[in-house]
Amino acid sequence: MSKTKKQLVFEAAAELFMEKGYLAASMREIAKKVGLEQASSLYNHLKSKEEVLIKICLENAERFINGIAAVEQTSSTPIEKLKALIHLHISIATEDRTSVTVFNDEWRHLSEPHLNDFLTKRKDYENRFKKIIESGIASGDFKAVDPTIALYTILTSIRWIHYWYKPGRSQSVVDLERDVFVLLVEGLKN
Amino acid sequence: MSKTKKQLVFEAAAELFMEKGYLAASMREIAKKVGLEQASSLYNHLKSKEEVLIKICLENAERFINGIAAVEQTSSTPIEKLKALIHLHISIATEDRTSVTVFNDEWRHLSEPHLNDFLTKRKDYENRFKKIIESGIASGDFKAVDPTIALYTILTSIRWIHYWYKPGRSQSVVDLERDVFVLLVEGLKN
DNA sequence: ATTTAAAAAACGAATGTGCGTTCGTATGCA
DNA sequence: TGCATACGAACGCACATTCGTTTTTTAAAT
Repeated sequence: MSKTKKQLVFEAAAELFMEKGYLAASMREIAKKVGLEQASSLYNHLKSKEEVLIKICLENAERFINGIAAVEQTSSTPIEKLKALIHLHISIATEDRTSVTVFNDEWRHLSEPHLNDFLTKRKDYENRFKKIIESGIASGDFKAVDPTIALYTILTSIRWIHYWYKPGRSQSVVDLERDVFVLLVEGLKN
Repeated sequence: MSKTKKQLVFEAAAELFMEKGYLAASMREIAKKVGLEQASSLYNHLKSKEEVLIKICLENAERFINGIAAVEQTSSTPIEKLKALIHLHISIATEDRTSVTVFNDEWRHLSEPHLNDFLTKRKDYENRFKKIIESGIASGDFKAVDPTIALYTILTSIRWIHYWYKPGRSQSVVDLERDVFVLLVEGLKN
């Protein structure tokens, strides 16, 4: 089953959003990228430019929330849970680079009520991530650092991967993950 | 010595660039922010919108390069040098929030030749930072991780601070720095 | 297979808007 | 008087989007 034109259009838009930023990417450029002469032709496949941004941001938010829900339901140690979350971030960042870039950097151009939706979901994710760190501190597995500082340091430190990673190198992802575990988990361990 | 109107204009522009992004911040909004009715009045104080972006990006690049040059000239251990660099990033991020945000996120809207200037300087900084990590690995002070992975993980992990930090809390910066040292340096130590 | 009707997709012109910037003029301070 | 600053109108441009029309594709009927 090959991709529909609609899928192609959405993917081209995501790529251009990643390369130039949401505002700098014009409908005319997106059209050219999928072989259309006129930007107006795009409107047979999408409702608006923002529709694409909304889809990317909300789909990725769901992905992260589903991921952390799965982690929460295991009976692993806090260390294992943290590793699973880092793995989640690295997986998503390497499997769907363009979407993650847009999700990370362009959400601020969402209009209401989508912006509020997005920020609520992200806050929820952060809170649940922080709870896992706090449980590790409480159990003595982790050092007694400020959980918020640990949370954002870890979350942010993974945000360079989608920028650095080039597709088609599955082995290097394993090496990458091993080193990131060393850097981020060993530092936190007691 | 109070601030000149030009300084006020540049600062207001930087703040708006931080809040909304460079492209979304309009000259008309900047004018309003400094009490001018007309955007055209701004042009008595600046040459163009991009002039402000160029100034912010290049000044900050210089700041980081001067900072790492000072660290290189000491005879400290790699561990001490790494701590000094993290301190440098945290200092700049807390002392000049708006500039660092723009420097981090908006440089891509520079036009040539400024974009090339900027990227060259940044690459130089990264290479020198990486050398320090490599020397720590060679001396056995650091674990034998991939230096590039360590570099970007550390560099990126500090990029949430300007977003989180609110001015007027000098004590918390000390605590912040202590916890960031634990997370990033301890993980790398052998 | 060929024809035919409907649906989907592409076109091209046009609309309205907001943008950065220029210019001539007016104001106010030294 | 002269200089820096502010004003307000105007310019040209690129943008997202709309609309009516034409072309292409699809699927059913002959």
